[in-house]
Amino acid sequence: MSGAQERPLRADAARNRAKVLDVATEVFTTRGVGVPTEEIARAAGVGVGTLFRHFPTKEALLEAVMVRRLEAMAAMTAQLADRADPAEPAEALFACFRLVVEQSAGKNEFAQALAAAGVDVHAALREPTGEIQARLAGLLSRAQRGGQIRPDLGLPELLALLVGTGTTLEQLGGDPAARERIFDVVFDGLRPR
Amino acid sequence: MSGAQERPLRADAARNRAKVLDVATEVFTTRGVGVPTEEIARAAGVGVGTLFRHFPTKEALLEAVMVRRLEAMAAMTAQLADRADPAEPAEALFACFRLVVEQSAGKNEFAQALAAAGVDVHAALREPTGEIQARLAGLLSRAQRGGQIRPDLGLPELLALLVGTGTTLEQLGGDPAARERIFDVVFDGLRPR
Amino acid sequence: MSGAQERPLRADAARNRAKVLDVATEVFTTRGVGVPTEEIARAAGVGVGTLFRHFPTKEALLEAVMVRRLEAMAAMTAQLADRADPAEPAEALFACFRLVVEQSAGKNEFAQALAAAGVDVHAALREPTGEIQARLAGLLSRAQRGGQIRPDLGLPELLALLVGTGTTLEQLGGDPAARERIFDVVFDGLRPR
Amino acid sequence: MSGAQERPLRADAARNRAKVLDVATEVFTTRGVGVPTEEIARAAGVGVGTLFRHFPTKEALLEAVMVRRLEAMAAMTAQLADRADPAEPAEALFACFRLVVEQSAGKNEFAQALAAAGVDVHAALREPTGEIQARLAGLLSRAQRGGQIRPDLGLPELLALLVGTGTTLEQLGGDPAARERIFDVVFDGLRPR
DNA sequence: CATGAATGAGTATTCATTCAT
DNA sequence: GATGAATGAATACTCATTCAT
Repeated sequence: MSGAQERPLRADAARNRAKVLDVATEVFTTRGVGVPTEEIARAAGVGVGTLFRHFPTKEALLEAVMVRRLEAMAAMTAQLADRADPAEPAEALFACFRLVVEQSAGKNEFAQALAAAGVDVHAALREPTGEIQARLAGLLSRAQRGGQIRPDLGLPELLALLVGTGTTLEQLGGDPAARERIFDVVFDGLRPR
Repeated sequence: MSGAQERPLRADAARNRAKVLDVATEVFTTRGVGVPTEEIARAAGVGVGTLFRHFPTKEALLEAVMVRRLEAMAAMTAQLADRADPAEPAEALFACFRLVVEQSAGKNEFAQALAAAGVDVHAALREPTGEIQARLAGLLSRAQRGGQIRPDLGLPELLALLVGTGTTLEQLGGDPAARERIFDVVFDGLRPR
Repeated sequence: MSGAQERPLRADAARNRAKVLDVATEVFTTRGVGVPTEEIARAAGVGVGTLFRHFPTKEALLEAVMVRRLEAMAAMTAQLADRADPAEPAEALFACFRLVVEQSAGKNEFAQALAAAGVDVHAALREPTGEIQARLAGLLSRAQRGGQIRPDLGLPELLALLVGTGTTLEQLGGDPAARERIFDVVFDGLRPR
Repeated sequence: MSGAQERPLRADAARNRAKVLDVATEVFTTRGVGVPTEEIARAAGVGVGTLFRHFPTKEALLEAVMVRRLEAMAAMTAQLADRADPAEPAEALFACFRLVVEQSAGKNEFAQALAAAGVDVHAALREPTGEIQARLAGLLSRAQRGGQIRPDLGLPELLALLVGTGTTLEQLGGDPAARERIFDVVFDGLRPR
C-alpha cells in the first residue's frame, strides 16, 4: 500500500525527524497551525532546511503529525475493541469515543481529519482513519443490534459527534467534573430512550 | 448606553457599509477570518480605503459582523423565551439552542464568542452575548426546577455544548434528517434519565 | 507679477481659507509636515474637500503658510532696517537675524526656504525671500563697510548661519539664558576680531 | 557589556549585512529616513527579507547606521583628544568639533543623536554618544580653565552648536572657502572676546 | 546531510486627492 | 461652495520555501 521504497534513514536523520515530529505535534496541538515553521525547527533544535528535507511542505508536516497520532489512536481503538466485553459493545464504543476525543485535544484537527476521511483527506490519512472508522462502525452496529444504542444513528453522525464533543470540551476548559457531565450527556443521548 | 452619537450615514455610505458587512459575514463564515481584506473590499465593490473608513481594523470588521449576528440572535432568543409555554421551559430552551446553533453556522465563531462572553470578549460583544446568556440561564434553571433538564448541568456546560453542537453539524454537512438526529441525541442527553 | 486675476472670495470662503492657513501654520510648525491633511481640515473646522479647494495640494498649503510667514518677516525686516541707527548697521543686522531665527521656530522650514530662495524655491516664495535677502544684504555690506562685521563674509554664509542658528536653538530647548549665549557666540563670531 | 553572544556571520551574510548598512547610510544621509525599505534592499542587491533578517525593523537599521558612524566618530574623537597639545586644548576641541560636524553631514541625524544622548536615545547609541560627549566636555572645561574658551558656555550649548553648524554647512553647499569661514565665525565666537 | 541565509509574494493599514451629494 | 465618502497606490513587515555554504 505504501509507495516508493524508502531507504532506512541514518540514525541522526531519524532522530531529527522524530524530534521535529514531536515538537510539531506539541506546537500544532497547543497553538494551532499558524506557528511559523522556523519556530518549530528551532524548538526541535534543527535548522529549517532540515525540517523541509524531512517534510517537503508545512502541510506535509501537519499530515505526518496527524498520521502518527491517528495510527496510535487506531492501535488503541483496536485494543479496546478486541478486549471489549461482547455483552457490552456500547461500553467499548464509549471508551473509544472518549479516547478519540481526548487524544484529539487541542486544536481538534485530528478528529476533524478522522471525520473527513475518505472525503478530501490526504492519502496518507486514509489508512488509520479508515481503520478507526471500521472499528467504530463495528462496535456501533453491534451495540445497536444489542439495543444499547439508538438504532437510527449512522456512522457519519457518530463521527460528527466525536468532533463536536472535542470542541465542546475545548470550550469548557479543564474542570474534570464538568467534562464528565458532557460525556454523560452525550452518551445518554446516544442510548435509546 | 452607546458612546459617541453618530450622525446618520449618507445613503451611499450606508449602502457601502452594509455591503461590506454582508460580504464579510458571508466570507468570514464560509472561509474563516484569514481572507484578505482586499478581497472582501473587492467582493463588496469598494476600495480598501472605504472598507477601512467604515471599520478601522480587520478585527473591528469581524466584531461588527459578530455584533450584528449576535444582536439578531439575542432578539430572537428573547422572543422565544417570552412566548414560551410556562409549563414547558425545556421546549423553549431547546428552541433557543437550535436557533443559536443554526445561526452560528460556518466557522462557528459566533457561538464561540457567545461562550467566551465576559472572559476576553470585546466590549461591543458583551451586551448581546450577555443577554443571550441570561435568557438561556433563565430557561435552564426553570427547566431544571421543573425536572425537565438534568439538574447537574450548569450554564458553562450548556454554552460549551452549543459550540460543540455547531461543530458537529458543520462536520455533518447538509442532510436534514441526520442533523435532526444530532439534536435528538443532544436534547435527550440533556433530559434527566 | 501675480498670475491670473482672482475674483474676491466670498466672505465665508475667505474665513475658511484663513482658518485653514492659521491651523496649518500652527500644525506644520509644531509637528512638522507629516501631519495628515484630514487632521488639519478637522482642526480648522472644515472638510478636506474645502481645504483642497483652497489649496490644490498639500504642498501648496505648505507654500502658502510659508509665504505668509515670510511676508510678515519681510515687513518686519524692512521696518527694522529702515529704523536702524545709520551709525550701527550691525545692530540692525543682528536684530533682523534674531527676528528671522525666532520666527522660523519649530521645524525650521522657513529659514531653509529663505536660504534656498532663487535656487529651487517655488515661485510664490521668491518675492518675500528676495526682499528679506535684499535687506540683509544691504545691512551686511553697510556693516562691513563700517568695520562692524568681518569683511570676508558673503550673504550666502549669513543665510546659512541663519538656518543653522535656528537648528541650534531648536536643539537647545527653552532656556532663555542659554539661547542668549548662542546669539552671543554667533554675533561675536560675525564681528571682525 | 554587550548582550547575547553572536556567532560570527557567514561570509555571504556578513557581506550582505555590510552592503545593506552601506547603502542605508548613503540613502538615509542624502535623502532622509523616508526612503522605502524595499528601495534600500534593491539598491543593496538583496531581497527585503534579507534586509529584515539583519535588521528586524526599519528603525533598527537606522540605529545600526548611526551606531556605526558614532562609533567611528568616538574613536577619532578619542585620538584627537589624546594626542592634543596640553597647552592648546581649544585646538583639540575645535578639531573634534570639525570632525563631528563633517561626519554628521547629510540629514544631520548623527549630530542630533549625539546632542540628544541620554534623553530619549536608544540604548545602542548611549555608549558612543556618551563617550564623545565626555571627550568634548573634558576638552571644553580644560580650554575654559586655560582661558581659551568663553567661560559661560556649557556642554549643552556646545552640542547644540555642533548640530546647528552641521545644518549651516548643509545649507551652504560645497564651497570649501565659505565652509571655512563658517568655522571661523563659530570658533571666534567661542573664544572669550 | 545539516545549516540558516536569501527570497519575494502576501497582508493590514495610511493618506493625498477626487468626486458624488 | 462645502462636505466627507471613496479611492488605491504605497509601505513596513512576515513566512513558506529554496539554495549556497
